[in-house]
Amino acid sequence: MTSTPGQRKGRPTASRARATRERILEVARVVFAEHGYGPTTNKDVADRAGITAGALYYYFDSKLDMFLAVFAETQSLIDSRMKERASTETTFSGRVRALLRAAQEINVADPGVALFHAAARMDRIRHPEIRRAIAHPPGEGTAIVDDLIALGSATGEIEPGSEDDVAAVLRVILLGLMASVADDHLGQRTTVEGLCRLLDGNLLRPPAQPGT
Amino acid sequence: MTSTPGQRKGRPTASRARATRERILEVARVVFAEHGYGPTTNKDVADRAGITAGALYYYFDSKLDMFLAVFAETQSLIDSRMKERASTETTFSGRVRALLRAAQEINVADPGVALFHAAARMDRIRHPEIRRAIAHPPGEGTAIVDDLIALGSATGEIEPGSEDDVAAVLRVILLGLMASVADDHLGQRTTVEGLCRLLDGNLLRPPAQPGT
Amino acid sequence: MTSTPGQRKGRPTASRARATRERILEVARVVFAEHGYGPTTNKDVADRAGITAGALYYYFDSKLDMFLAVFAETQSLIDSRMKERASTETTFSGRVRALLRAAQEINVADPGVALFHAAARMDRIRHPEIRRAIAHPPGEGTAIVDDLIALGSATGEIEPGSEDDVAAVLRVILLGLMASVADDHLGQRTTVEGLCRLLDGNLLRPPAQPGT
Amino acid sequence: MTSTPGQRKGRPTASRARATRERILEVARVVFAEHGYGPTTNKDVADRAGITAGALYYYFDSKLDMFLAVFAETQSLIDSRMKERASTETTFSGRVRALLRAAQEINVADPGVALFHAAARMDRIRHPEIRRAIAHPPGEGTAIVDDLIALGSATGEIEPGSEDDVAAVLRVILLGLMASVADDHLGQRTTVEGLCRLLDGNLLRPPAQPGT
DNA sequence: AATGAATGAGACTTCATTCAT
DNA sequence: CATGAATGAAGTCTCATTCAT
Repeated sequence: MTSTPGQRKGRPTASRARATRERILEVARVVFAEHGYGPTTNKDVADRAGITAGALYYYFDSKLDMFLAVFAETQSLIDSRMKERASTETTFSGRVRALLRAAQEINVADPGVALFHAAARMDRIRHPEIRRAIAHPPGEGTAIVDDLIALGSATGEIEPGSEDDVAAVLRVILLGLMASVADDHLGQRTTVEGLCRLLDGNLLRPPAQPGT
Repeated sequence: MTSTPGQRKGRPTASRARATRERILEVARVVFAEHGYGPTTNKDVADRAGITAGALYYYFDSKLDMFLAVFAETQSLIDSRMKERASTETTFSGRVRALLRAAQEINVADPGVALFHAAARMDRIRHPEIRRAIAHPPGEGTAIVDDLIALGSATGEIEPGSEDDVAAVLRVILLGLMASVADDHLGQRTTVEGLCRLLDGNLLRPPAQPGT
Repeated sequence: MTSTPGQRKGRPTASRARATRERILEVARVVFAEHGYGPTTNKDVADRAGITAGALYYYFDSKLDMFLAVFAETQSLIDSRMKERASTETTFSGRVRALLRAAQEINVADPGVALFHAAARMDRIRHPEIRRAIAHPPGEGTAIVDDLIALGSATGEIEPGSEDDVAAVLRVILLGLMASVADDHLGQRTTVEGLCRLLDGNLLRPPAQPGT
Repeated sequence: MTSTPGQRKGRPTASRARATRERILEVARVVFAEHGYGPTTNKDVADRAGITAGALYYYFDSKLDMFLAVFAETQSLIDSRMKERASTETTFSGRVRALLRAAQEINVADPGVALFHAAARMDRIRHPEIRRAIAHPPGEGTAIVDDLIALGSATGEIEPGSEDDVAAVLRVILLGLMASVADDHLGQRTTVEGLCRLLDGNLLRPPAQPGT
């Protein structure tokens, strides 16, 4: 079992379930992202996963349970990718840029992830059951932004006293960036490029001083 | 009622109706904003309006119809307020600032409007029926942003060739700003202030040049 | 009812609902009695009441709620009829007889009531939801039997010290009598007659004394 | 396995199966008794038997089949115990007493059996499938009571002409006794004692004759 | 001898919608 | 102008049953 080459590798035989569960999570992410928690029906998900609606209950206790599983998976996926990108940068401006690019990458490479993220934000507001189950919105860019601020203060890129302003600005930009996936998956390159230039202070010029 | 003579008796027919219709639109905005199109029930709206669910059909042909009425009203309200604020400014940077402040004002003064706006964006994606009915997403900041770009080009504040970058950046920022209302109605002042400073290029400092 | 002849009596016009609700309770009693709480479906009840399953929810919040309404009505009907019969008798033996006859009367005249009573006893055991909702099994012959014992002690028909025995015996007999309706509605006359004779001590004769 | 020589190796095939089957019947009796036929799920039974729901189908063709097996076993168990107790008594009154005590014994020693018996009576009424399969309610005290009447007539303890009354009374009492197990397993001793005294005619006294 | 995965029918319940009044 | 009663479709969830392994 360990050596025989050309053999099915280590996975427990007969574990067809694992594959199915993963397939469900995958399609559920897309469907929840598209229609939101409420309007999505179990049948929507089941159909796309190639099973019956009842079979979902073999894997999850309820629709809510399924949603939460997708949520957790998606969140950790985003978090880890963001952290990965951020970790290689040592300046504030470099790290901001890295995060923006990571967000863009996710939007482009895995629109399902980005869309679900945006949709889930709304659903958390709309459905008390979800809010209750998630409690502390883990991540949501909060921790990430906090780290960023700390770094910027250390490198001097953020003036003392401006921390809150910078944090608020970063949050809005990240939010807008991730929400923008819902509109169009185009022009994202341009967007991030423009944001980088803006942050560097060379996107715009001062208005012509009248009288000079 | 106050005895003013010469007042027409029998009061304007359809007057009560108009009032009721407006009350419905008002509460519908709030309820749709909170729960979204799908999860909102006619009864939710009717209860808060002090009528029965059946009575809604005297004013609207369907739930969708009611939603669209709210949408149109809300959209025109936002548009007109934005235009009003923008019209007094003649420089690009002044007008951007005015728009950001207008967005913030709406968020604070009329959270129902802002929330509905954000919610409707999602619902348009989620419900084909809504998308179909709205067709041309009227405005959505598109026309506004286009005007802005034209102005910036004219004043020289936008370098030739950067128009697309600037437009993309502005859209993301506006989007993020309006979406942020869903999270917290706090810190909005700070956010807009920070954004203005960022646009002026004096929110951040360059990283300390190692070796200088 | 008292004067204006030929006129629709006092009932509030347009109260078609009251009639429907009563029809539902009536048929629900029969269906619950026949199939029990669990196996009875809302459609069973609705069909027999001439409405759709969904319409039940206009009258009751849930299946359980409907069951409880039937239960309360049935219980109070039984209680009041029993009390009525018992109230005219002043001796223990007379009152026992009256109760037995009342039980028989119910069994014969309104088998639905008797059957439901028996069925509900089981359902209370089987379904925690029901048990929870009923808490104090109101009546169940308990109060009635207690009153009876008190009377018998007062008249001297029950020997001091035998109260518990008599109470237990009466409970078993009442229970058996009401449960017997499930088997056959026949021979009930005979049953009650026999029970009366037994209580009087002249149903059976002592065994022939061997050696006398 | 213990090396006892001469023991047949390879142990009797189907031995494990027999044990499992018996375990299933045992737990099924309890579960059916508690919840009734309809509400009991195969999983309820399987879980308590330590197997999966699917495995039940190795032993029984269907849920109904399993129920019937439990029914038959339980019925024969009750019948044989009753007959055993009755066979040692030669007078009517002695045999009645023996039967009552046997019923009480079952209630106390094996509440599962008694409860199932009572539950099955209801289920037979409720589920046509069960009624159809059992057809002739074998026993149910009918044969037993008939024998008893014959004996009483022979010993003279039952007056000619009273046979039907006595039979009806006995059936109600036995029914009440077995049904009472559902309520409380307490006070059963008292109940049987009281019934014996009642049958002997010395539980109650005549009402004080007014005027004597 | 038993499991694990899946099905399909049917349950309870909700809700947009209709219509007589 | 509005209610009150009802419908019917659809949604979530449960469960007996099957079958490859």
